[in-house]
Amino acid sequence: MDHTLVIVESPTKAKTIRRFLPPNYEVLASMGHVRDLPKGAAEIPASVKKEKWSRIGVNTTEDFEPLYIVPKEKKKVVKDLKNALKDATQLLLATDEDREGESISWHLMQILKPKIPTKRMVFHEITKKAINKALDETREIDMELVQAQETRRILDRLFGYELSPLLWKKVAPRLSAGRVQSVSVRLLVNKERERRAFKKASYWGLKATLLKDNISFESKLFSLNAQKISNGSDFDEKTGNLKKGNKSLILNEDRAKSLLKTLSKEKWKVLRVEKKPTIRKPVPPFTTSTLQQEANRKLRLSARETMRCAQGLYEKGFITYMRTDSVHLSEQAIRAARECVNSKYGKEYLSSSARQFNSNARNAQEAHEAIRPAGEVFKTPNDTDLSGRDLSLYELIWKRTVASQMAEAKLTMINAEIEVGEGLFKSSGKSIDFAGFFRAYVEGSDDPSASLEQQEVILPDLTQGSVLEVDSKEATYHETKSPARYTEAALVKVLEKEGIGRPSTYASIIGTIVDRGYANISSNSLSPTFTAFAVTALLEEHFPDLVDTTFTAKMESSLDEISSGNLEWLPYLETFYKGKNGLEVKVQKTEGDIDGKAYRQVDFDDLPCVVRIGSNGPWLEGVKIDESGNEIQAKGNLPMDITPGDLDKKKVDQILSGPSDLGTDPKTGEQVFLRFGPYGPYVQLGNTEEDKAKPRRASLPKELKTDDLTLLEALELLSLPKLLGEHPEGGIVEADRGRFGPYIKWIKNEDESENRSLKKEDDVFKVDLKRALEILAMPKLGRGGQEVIKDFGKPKELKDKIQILNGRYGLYIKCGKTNVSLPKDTDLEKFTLDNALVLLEEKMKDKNSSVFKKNKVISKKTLKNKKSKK
DNA sequence: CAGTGAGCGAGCTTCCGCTTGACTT
Repeated sequence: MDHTLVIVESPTKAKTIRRFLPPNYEVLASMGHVRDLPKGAAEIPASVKKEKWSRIGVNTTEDFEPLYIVPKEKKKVVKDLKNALKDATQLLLATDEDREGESISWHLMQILKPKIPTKRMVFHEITKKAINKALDETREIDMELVQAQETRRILDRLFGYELSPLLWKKVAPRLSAGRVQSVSVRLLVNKERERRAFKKASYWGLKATLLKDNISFESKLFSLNAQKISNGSDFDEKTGNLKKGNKSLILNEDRAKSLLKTLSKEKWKVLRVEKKPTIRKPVPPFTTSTLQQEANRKLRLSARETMRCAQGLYEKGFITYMRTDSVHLSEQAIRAARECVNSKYGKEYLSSSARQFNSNARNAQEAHEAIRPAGEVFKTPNDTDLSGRDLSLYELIWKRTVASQMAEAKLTMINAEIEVGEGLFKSSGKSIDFAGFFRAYVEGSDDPSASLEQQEVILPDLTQGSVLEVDSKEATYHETKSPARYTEAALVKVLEKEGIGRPSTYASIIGTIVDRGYANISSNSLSPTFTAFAVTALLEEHFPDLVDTTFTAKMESSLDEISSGNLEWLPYLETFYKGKNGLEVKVQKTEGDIDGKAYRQVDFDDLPCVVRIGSNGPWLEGVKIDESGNEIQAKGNLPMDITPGDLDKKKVDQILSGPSDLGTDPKTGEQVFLRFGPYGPYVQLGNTEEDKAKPRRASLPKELKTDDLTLLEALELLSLPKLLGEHPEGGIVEADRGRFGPYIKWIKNEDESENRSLKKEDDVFKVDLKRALEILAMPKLGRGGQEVIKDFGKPKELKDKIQILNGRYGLYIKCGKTNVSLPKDTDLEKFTLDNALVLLEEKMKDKNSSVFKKNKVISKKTLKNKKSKK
């Protein structure tokens, strides 16, 4: 019996195409990629763990051979596919027709090793016709395309896994760098730099409300004696002065007000009226990027929320696939959209012919259609049982798709010039002669003042020479605004334009840069942190090419050449990674050359301070003037919500001038201060005064943040050390906090005391004498501070004895200077000396020194040689 | 610019792109 197994990427797609295939076809989903490079230590197979390159997962010494593994969450998928393959007589790989899709098919071949006839099949539309055609036109896997994907994968891995460790060493642990995220962070940082460098300009203008035929309209002063009056766009953002060569006239308050008086004596006469017919065309249907942008602008959804919602709509069959970079509509879709226009708005609202769009984004791979209502007939939003967010998003998609097949809007733009003495006023109006697609959909704008596209601005019928009545007039004050921070939508827009990132990743890019502490989201905008400034400075200085916005575009064109057979992948990767200018050497060189301290700080040209990136977050270091007028060193903690853009001279002084007052201690009546010392923030009870005992002080534990510290918390800290009671054997017992965290102190007498750290589960403020005595009664850990669990003694062939110890990181075997952690699932009961020897031997493989006597070492070496020859 | 009470195996972190459940509460 013939039985064909078809593999696609998504289960929803599997379900859909199943309907168009013969009954003896079985369709399963791969759930995306089934193999990848190991993500971290846990995924690296033990057999290669010892290799230097294994951390990267790419053998950089052997032609960049990738190390592929099946990630844990894909094990079941692979098993199911293998099982299904057993009953099949034919395999069809029907993943997407783009670089990643081709690669998925190749990986499936590699891992399933099918013994039956196997073909590659691709389709872009899920219709009976399209699928039949695809079945007739199967082909082989395109290895050049696969090679391009693998090159992309390896390059990204080398980029990320070489640069991130450099940041751990030079800036802070757990930071990350990557082809996409580092450029994104840099975009945010550059915008914030612009905001910092921004100089505000202020100017005045004149505004009048005029009347004719009972229609009032607005008019603004444009020029005076033929000299243009300055407005916002005439100023340079960096200087706050007029742009170079700009000859416009800046009105100040006095001038504006006196001008207003002068003009009130004059006649307001229409000098010229210009009418210009224009048309507006509908925007293309949604891609992932434009959907995220519009949902962010119009529905205030984050990129992630949009995608989660769209995924639901897709799974329920309301829309087509939601991760796409294509604006293409299938014939079926165009027909359905035009039918909607016809029935809902009427024939005259249809565009004269079917409208097809072309992507103008770089790097579009176009494996799917645009995002649109699914099916041959579009369900109108009202005919669905959707509600809330689902309904809003579906409505957005429906309207945008339908509007794309509607007629152009026809408008008339009217510009009127009005002469008033020496002044020239201008008014503009807009009339909509035919609404066309405006009826269904108008794209939102990031600039709220520009979002009135579909609104008319009515002007009365103005004829040259006619005199107008003045209803009111006023002098208006304006100032220029600093450039706005990126919203999620604005960032996604730039990334797409530059070809950085893919539809499946836009939402997670934002997640990554927030997770790594590079940006905060507040009121829908992304503000970069001090860490982002520090990391960007390092990367810009030492790896300028890699954080250039064109890096990805250049990579993409190389990948295109690889997939068309015009470029070889190996030399490409070698140029990137190897040699004098390769990444490997540059990272090593940078690591040796630069002082990390220089990048754990952010300098600001305009501020008398530096911001240092410390383990407790950023803090400020600068100078302040003390009471006697001397400059002294000062430090201050930065509130959590402050970003580089908000830091100005005033704020710096405020932060440095401390001590900040937390309130008054009800017991002593003394003030409690939060201060910043050489070891971090601390609280202090009362003022420092001469001839008086030093005030009581206490460090802030790491988990307490300075900006939301309460008086109560401070007083609790200051209450330490706390007397718990008397020890039965004499002396007293106290609880306190110190360098190593909370501990119990048993003061036996004046010279003698014994201490124990508190256990994790104990609270230093709540611990009582009983518990303290319990902890004190526990034996002090043996020499070396480790608890011996098991002692195997000293085997004959070894120099040292073998022990199992319980340490900070769990159980481990100790033999002389060699230590090996026990695997987590080790059954201690069954663990024998032989097991221990095996583990120790493993550990010794790469080391010169050995627990084994000479002859053993030699035998190890020979074994290793044999292995490397193979 | 505060003040203190030890001593001790490390090993891991990280990239970009494709895709869903699997988990817990």
